[in-house]
Amino acid sequence: MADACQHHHHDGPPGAAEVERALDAAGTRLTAEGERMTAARSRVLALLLAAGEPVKAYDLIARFGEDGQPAKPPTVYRALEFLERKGLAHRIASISAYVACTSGGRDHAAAFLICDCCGTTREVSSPVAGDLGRAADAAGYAIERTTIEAHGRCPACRIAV
Amino acid sequence: MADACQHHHHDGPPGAAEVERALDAAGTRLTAEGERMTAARSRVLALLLAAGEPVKAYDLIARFGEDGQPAKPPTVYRALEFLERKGLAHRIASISAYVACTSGGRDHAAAFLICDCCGTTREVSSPVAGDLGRAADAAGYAIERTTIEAHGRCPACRIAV
DNA sequence: TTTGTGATGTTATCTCATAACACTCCGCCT
DNA sequence: AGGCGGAGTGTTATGAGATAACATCACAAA
Ligand SMILES: [Zn+2]
Ligand SMILES: [Zn+2]
Ligand SMILES: [Zn+2]
Ligand SMILES: [Zn+2]
Repeated sequence: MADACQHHHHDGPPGAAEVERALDAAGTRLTAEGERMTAARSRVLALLLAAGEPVKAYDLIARFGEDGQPAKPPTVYRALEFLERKGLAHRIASISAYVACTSGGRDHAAAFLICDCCGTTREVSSPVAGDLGRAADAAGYAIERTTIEAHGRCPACRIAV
Repeated sequence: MADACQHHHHDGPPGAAEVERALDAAGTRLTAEGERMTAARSRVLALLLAAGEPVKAYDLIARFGEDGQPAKPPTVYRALEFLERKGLAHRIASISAYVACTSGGRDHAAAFLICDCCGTTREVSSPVAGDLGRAADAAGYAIERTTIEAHGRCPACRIAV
């Protein structure tokens, strides 16, 4: 993450064990749904989980090979597209980055609180059913997907300079 | 706009007279604020107003010269950045496009209902004070700007195939 | 007129994302 | 076993979106 300030007070990226566990859970669920958790998909999800914050696609591409070899862009973009479709990852449009889903659900709408200072990002339940949904109803629109992202400062960065 | 279907039931782009009027109003307001409505800014705003729907940056670049000559990218991106800063235009992150503000206000948060079928886009008052604001408060985030975009089908496209 | 600031012109480059096509893997039918 | 057929990958190339850097210009204040 490009830091506007010096703080690095994330919850801390999950440890290897936690990543492993989340990965297993995702694989189990996908298999049950008749989908395949292939090597590329698993690797990209592992990178997202390990990062614990939004990651740029080309950073994933650079880190893809365990040996330091980068991947070809389509390899990663295909995996991202799949993970997003399955609700295991989300694209943050306002910063063109990707993040592992932290709400565990299947395909679902999500909203994000993004700290422009330290990069910390929180996924919160999407308020589609609320204000936006009412506005859409009033206008006669049938909503199919949403992009809801709020930028600002996280609690820690509000205090520090 | 890339049409998934054949419908073209926008409110219709505003006529030349309306564009001229909106342009004048914007110029007057900017002058009063000590800002300059330069040729490039005026031209880009005119193109956005005339389109009446989101336009890609490189379409603006292509249409920039009245004589058909394209502009250089920085010319248009600088104008867009200015217009956005002044609340006269908005960037729609989910489709990487730009649209003239239809709520007349100064710098302000906005939300959009976007029809994936015909491209019609409505700007609605941003629900920052609502659900999202509450989520941010609960998490301790101080919001500075938002990206709120809902994709789906407009009333007309819900009926037609 | 001088001088400083904001705006623009111009070139080059960077980042983000996808098209297209050949090939492989794997389950399934015969 | 043999032969589909569809999903997934590898690879090359290119399209689309955005900005860095620096020279120059316009304009109003001093
Ligand atoms: Zn999620
Ligand atoms: Zn922070
Ligand atoms: Zn607006
Ligand atoms: Zn429509």
